[in-house]
Amino acid sequence: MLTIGKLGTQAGVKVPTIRYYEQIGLLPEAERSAGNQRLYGRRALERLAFIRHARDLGFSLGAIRDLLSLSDDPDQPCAAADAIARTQLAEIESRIARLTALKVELQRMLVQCAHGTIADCRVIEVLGDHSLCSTDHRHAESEAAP
Amino acid sequence: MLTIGKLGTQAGVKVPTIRYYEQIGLLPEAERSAGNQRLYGRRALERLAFIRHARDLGFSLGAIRDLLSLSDDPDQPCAAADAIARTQLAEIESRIARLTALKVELQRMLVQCAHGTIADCRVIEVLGDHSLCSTDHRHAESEAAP
DNA sequence: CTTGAAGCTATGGTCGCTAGAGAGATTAGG
DNA sequence: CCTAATCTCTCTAGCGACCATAGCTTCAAG
Repeated sequence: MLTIGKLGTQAGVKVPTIRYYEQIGLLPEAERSAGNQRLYGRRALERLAFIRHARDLGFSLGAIRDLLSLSDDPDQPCAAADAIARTQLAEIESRIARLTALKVELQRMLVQCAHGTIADCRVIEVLGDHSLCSTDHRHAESEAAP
Repeated sequence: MLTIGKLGTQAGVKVPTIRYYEQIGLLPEAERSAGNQRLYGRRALERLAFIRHARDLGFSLGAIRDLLSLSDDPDQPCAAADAIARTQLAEIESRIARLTALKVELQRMLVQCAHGTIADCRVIEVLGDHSLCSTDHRHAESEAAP
């Protein structure tokens, strides 16, 4: 049996995150030791690894919840899991496209920077006046910093 | 003079967002009409457009705060603004790289999905066992869904 | 002068955690 | 066996960057 710390280490998930997952119902309530500490077995480790991996792949916790409920019920058709992954793929592709547009814009700003004073800094100027952008694209809808 | 609604429309920013920006000190406190409504002039519009544009380009509000304080001081050298933009560019490039890795992984998962039942669905299986991933890369650090 | 849209403040919710306080449990070394 | 160090426990609060709602007041058009 693993304590929460060992579990976290093995799955690559921080301890408070595990407790958070339990709190929101992604992980079942753990067994407890005599001294009230959580104890986990192989099943919990696998489930947590699943969650961790899916998070790494960009799935939301909501999508992961869906995937887990599918895998808890393994005789259902696979189409649902496939659809979730497909949606996720489309989302990632669109994010890549938006980020690439932003990258081009930023590069253009930087190339034009003459390293003088703020007064004639292209970075500030371009940010202040959208019409100075290279293309007439509207920038992405809120591809905000993380 | 513009009311907050007109300002929001012209700058492409929602009304509660403008009030939020004022609250966190990104916009100065607005003048008020006799009936206590906010009134804005050209300066405020320009400042808000600057913020909006920088947000579109993925700058955090913290970075925008720095850029704004630079632009309030136009005789300084431009290097600081350049550095902020350069950091932003690096961040975006790293996110693109991570997302591209995730995309490849998801595509691989989908190709392998046998469209049978969950029992032999690769989507679930791959998510449950990282070692089944095509390459041995660790996935990105938390490139979470939006 | 009335009505409906737009404004006001204040509070609370979202997502996916992360941090901290203060107390109790467990383990390793002496 | 005792102590010290390291977990672990619960609970609350906070992050960024907003959005939504409630219950008001103000304003502009007809």
